[in-house]
Amino acid sequence: MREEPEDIRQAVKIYKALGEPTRFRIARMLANDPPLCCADLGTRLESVAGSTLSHHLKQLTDCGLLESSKDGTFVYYKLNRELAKRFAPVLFE
Amino acid sequence: MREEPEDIRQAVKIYKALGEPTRFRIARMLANDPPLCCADLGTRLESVAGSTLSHHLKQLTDCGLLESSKDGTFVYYKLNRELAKRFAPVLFE
DNA sequence: TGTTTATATCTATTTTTATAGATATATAGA
DNA sequence: TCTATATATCTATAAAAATAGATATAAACA
Repeated sequence: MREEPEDIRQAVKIYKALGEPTRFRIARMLANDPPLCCADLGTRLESVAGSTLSHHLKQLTDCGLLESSKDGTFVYYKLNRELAKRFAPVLFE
Repeated sequence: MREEPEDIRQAVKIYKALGEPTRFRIARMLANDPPLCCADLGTRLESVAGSTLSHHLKQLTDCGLLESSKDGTFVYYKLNRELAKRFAPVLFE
């Protein structure tokens, strides 16, 4: 594939992140709920291994959709609402 | 993967379609330009085989983002602007 | 310090998706 | 009808992504 302009690369990365059921559900949860940690999400999603969850969270964070903050051993994730509104307002419906 | 509600399935399908560079570029072209046929798109995208292009167009159509109409041997594709606005307004920026 | 808990990374494997050549269909026009 | 053109489907292969077990890191707390 040819070299893409930066704006296309970011958009594709965001949409690729949202184009998977578990990740979409995570993003939608965080659009409505307060920040959640990995364990909270694990409980709500059920039957997803921790390593898999971590992998999904990384992708959502790498594209900028999620932001994380540490609190002791916990890492809390929240949605970047500006970005989400611009790229995927349907998350708030 | 567990059974998903219909609204999530559609959203994921749309975002999966947009989460690939060639397909995103097609969608963005059709947000700005008048309806284009497969051959037009092939010219603009260059170095994408016809069969590959057809495969991408099918995915974009299956998720509802594109609509097609036949004119002789040509098939013209246009963007479903309502859906695009709701799911990916960034296509119009 | 040793132990438990939370999360991330490493590694291997399975599954999905992208790609394009070959072939099929369908229409236009000579 | 024969030929050329446009697009789609079939098939196989290559590439990318999802999955989770094992292992590592890092903080809390006894």
